[in-house]
Amino acid sequence: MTDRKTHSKVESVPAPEAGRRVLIKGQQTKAVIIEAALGLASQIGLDGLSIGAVAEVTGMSKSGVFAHFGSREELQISVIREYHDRFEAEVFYAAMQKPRGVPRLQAMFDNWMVQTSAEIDSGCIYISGAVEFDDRTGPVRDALASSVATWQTALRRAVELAQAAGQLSREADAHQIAFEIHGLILALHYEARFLRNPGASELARRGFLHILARHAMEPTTPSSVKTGAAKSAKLVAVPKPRRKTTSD
Amino acid sequence: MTDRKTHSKVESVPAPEAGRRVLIKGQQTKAVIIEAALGLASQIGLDGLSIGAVAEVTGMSKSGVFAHFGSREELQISVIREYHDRFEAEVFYAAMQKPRGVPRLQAMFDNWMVQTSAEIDSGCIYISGAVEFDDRTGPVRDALASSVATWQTALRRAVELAQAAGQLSREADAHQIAFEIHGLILALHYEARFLRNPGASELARRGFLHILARHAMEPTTPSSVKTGAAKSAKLVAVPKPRRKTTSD
DNA sequence: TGCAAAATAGAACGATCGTTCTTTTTTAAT
DNA sequence: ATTAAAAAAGAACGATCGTTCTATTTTGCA
Repeated sequence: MTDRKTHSKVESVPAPEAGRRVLIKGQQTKAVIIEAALGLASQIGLDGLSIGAVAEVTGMSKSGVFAHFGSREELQISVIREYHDRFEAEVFYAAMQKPRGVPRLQAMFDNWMVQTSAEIDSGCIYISGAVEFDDRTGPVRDALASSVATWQTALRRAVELAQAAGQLSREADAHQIAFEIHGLILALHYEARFLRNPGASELARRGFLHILARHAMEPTTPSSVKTGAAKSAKLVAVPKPRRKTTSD
Repeated sequence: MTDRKTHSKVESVPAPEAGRRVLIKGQQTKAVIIEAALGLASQIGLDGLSIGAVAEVTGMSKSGVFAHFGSREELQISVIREYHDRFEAEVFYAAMQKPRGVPRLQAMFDNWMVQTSAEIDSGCIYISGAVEFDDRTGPVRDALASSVATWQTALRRAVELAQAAGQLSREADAHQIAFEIHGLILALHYEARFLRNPGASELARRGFLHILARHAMEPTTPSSVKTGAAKSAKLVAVPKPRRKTTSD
């Protein structure tokens, strides 16, 4: 979640003191276009995103929209970058304010749920895009895959930090845990958005608690790391929550 | 997995003895078309399925293909029905030959993994279609959703049978277990097909074992149903088998 | 205020799409 | 073999797409 140098914001405001002041209007409307395009892509998918539709939403002409990007692919990539930045801010950075370990991991999952599909409108382009660009090659797919990979790495790292803190057992592979968490999000997206099952959020939440419970350990006090290997949870609320003991 | 009366095969062969023998050629090429269309839809999605592409693959003319269905929507629905039938045969019926309980549930999961995305080419239209028809209405979406719902019911029922047999704890909701299994399949599809991660199958397999282990009980011998509530598994292989003290 | 550059609009292109209509070929029962 | 029906082909339609090219408007600094 940190390799953002490729498309940093240098482009947007080229430093007012840097000699020739560049026109700024273009960047403004470009941001408006991307905003509208992201909204459209969240509904109909990156693949269904058409320049004509973006033009209609923004009240511009097709060629006016087009001129800002030079190709539809570039528009799609800009949308992916915008989604990446928002996802990073609202899911990753927001969770980074929690203390590392299970609380941060829990925050990541909660934020992810909200961002992804718990809300009625606007799906997740990491999910729809994955299906749409399954068997294609090219820069759009690459941008999507690299963005997803960045987030997956961050999530896996959060798991590892929870292990390092002694809050999750070291026996399980962080890849495995991250995979299962990802599955819960995907199932949530599927059930909530396609099947319109309003109970999906609760199912996902419980699934997450199951994962935590399976690997739960005593909170660290670094001496006890070796000892209590598999005493099962006290740190973590257990599913079917008769009595809650919220996770740390 | 049993409400197949709507589109039964009565149409294909109208019983040779039923008076006027109807021409049969049309049904043959229709089957060829659907076969080709299913192959295409598995790659590029139901939404991307075009009559022109089907015509090219089958060596027919666009209008020749079109005449068999009357609309693209009807072609899409025919593809969904074909996929439903194959899925039913290769995932559901194949597993029904195993004894009910965990063995059958395990067989369902294994078959599902193979059918869905473990193989390189051809994705699962239950997954891609869900994304494509997220926020649409109409007969295609309905056909897709009802087909998926049928399978989900069958899966949930398999879980319930395993509970009734005393092989899985009755404490967990079958919906919850089915949801988590579905998540594993979705994560497998995502990782294997989009991210091209060859280790995804193993991750999904282990995730399934984790679910089984969490609810595992002694195999039934119907008298012991009441007694051994949480003695952990012997029926089920446990992942990372150092010493696991399966949760619960 | 003037003026070059940037931003936007407008029209048109080739391509592809689903669909309709007409014509030709093939089928299968008499 | 005849023949009517079914199957398939062929051409054309309107619509939409991404893109290109050319005008027009707007911007921001001199």
